Amino acid sequence: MKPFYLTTPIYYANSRPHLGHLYTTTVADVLARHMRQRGVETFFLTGTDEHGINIFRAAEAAGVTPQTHVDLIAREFVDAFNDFEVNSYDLFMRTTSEKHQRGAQEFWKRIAAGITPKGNPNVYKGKYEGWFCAPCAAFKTEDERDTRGGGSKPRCIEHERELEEVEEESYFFRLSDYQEWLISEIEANPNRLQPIARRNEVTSFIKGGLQDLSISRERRSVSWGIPVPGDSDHVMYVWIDALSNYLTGIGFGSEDENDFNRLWSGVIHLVGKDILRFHTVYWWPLLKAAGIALPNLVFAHGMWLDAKGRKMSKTLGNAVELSELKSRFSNEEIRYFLLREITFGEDGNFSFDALVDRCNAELANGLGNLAARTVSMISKYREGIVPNHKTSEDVRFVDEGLMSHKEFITVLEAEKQNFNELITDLNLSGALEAVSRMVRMADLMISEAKPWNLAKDPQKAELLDGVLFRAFEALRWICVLLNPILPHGTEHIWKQLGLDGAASGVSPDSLKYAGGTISGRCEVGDVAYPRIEKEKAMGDDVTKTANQGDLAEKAEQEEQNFITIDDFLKVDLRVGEVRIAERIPDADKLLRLEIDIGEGKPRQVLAGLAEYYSPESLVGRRVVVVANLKPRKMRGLESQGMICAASLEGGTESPALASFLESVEIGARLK
RNA sequence: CGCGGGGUGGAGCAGCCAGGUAGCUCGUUGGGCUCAUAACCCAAAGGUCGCAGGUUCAAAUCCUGUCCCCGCAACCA
Repeated sequence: MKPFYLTTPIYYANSRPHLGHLYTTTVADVLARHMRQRGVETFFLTGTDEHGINIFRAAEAAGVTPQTHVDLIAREFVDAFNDFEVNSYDLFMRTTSEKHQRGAQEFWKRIAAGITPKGNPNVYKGKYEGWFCAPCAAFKTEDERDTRGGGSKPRCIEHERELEEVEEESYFFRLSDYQEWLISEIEANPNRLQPIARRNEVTSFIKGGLQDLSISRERRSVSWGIPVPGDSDHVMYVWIDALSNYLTGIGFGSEDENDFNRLWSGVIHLVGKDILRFHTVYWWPLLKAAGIALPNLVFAHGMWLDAKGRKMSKTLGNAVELSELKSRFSNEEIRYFLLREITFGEDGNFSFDALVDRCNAELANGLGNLAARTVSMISKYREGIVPNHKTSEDVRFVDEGLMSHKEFITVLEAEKQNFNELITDLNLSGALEAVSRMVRMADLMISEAKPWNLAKDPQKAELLDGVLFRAFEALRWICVLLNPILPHGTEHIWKQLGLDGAASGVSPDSLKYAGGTISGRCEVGDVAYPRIEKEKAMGDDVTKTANQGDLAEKAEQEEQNFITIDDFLKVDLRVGEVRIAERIPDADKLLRLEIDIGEGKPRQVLAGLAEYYSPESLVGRRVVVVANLKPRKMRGLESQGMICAASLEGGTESPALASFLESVEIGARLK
């Protein structure tokens, strides 16, 4: 049997752990536990990506060495994963580790030694063009460049000065030679890339054409990285450095590659949809170039949005803080919700409200309550001794209008089968649904059989035994299946049922009716999953979760709402008259206006009013213009000001231009 | 025609790739039960599966067109 080698992305050691990290790692943790339970050799890898200019600068800003900085962040990730018990990983990989650096260099060497499908060398030296900031002494990545200010050159967001376009030497990977190969690879083996919607996205991206990939930086501009083999003037850029962790983590490039060879045959990469592209378009060709087999599967999961379906962000204030989550809910509640609430692969909305509802319905009212009533009845009616299942009561079940023995087992078997198949396909919510059906079936079976009545009739003793045993057995199966998701609760119930060993020790594949060993007694104890009191869990801010973000936004705004008169006077508001107004070709919203504000020469102002005002209706109007606004280029034209208009945030009404009832002079200042 | 995702009972979602009784959780109404965590069970109300065409014996599902919403990218100053 193939081993199961599961990876999460290595998390960039530049931000603190958040819900997204927790989510991916939770999913991986559950899958790893599940496969181990099934007796499959399993290796679960997670870790941190610790090189690069961003980290170097963050360390600088914090006044520590890069190594100290990444040690700290890596610690935070490890701690967070321990806190939430998503820590069944076999290795926490760090790209600054000696093992990784050596392996990454080996990976580089193998790539550099090979040729592309078109017969060219994989790697060549060329020129990398980037935007360089002299004060930073560094190239700026895309999100560090401010392109809004107009002008042909982007600006450094830190220094607010224009960046220089600078060339430096760089090694390139001849990715362009891999385009056809990659397409045919995906078409030949579509299941390697999931879900389907994401696959289409990636395919269309590839068909748009692939550029060669810059895979190094000069050491003098970025020193915090792994040296390029044989050229100490260069360090590896993120692609080879970070992605190769999946190889080096299991021994690639070490003296003994046996582990690597065995485990790699069963590799599955779990990634967020935002980085799927890197894990196919870059990663697969790199593997091919180094002569390494492609992964069995790259699966892209979706993102958690807030209760209203908006992206979580710090600025919106709607991000879920891990500390807050931790303080309100148990780890198992969180695990269950993360896996159950959304179809794996899709985006989903996160709210405490939904979390409470989901856990109450399925953990407390469902599983927990089933366990409580079953254990209670066996204690009460049979002194805690689990009845013998080997009764010949089958006929009587049917007589009582209950499903036959065989039918009952068939249903259990079918749902177990469903569960195993669905979880293997990474359909986690589907798998949990199957278990929910088992719980419901057991509840229904009990309700129909009415054991509390049977208990009153000595003639029905055998029937009662049968009913109790069915409930017991259904629970035993459920505990085994759910163990990877609920490692504590299922063992807790296991003990209450008086079962031997541990639920984690029973493979879902080997479940047989009446296959458990019982040594103890059924004993009523603490409830496995108490109901969550909504008010309690949410504290004072039940409403906060309902409008998560909005309140935070409001509070923040109110706090910072005051400006001084000096602040206000910085804004130069002038009365102007529109001289010329015209549409801009190909622009839906933008109008080009020329406005006279008494400076002799009218200002060119671009305004997004085309949807609301016809150009003609604006000519001759007196409007209020912000005269000292930093000019900005839009559609190639410079906007030298802004027109004031009133509109409701998110409203559909057209904005109303500020104007005057009295007549005013052009150029008059507002204050 | 910038790229992508999505529109399914009051809310949130599954089903769509491999057409065939529209499913789940929550909520609402009524009933039952008492072993159990105000639990569980039953019943009911509530859906033109965004809209319009097409293919088919049969379409939520496949095809075409169209409208709307959400990301990204922008022309939001």
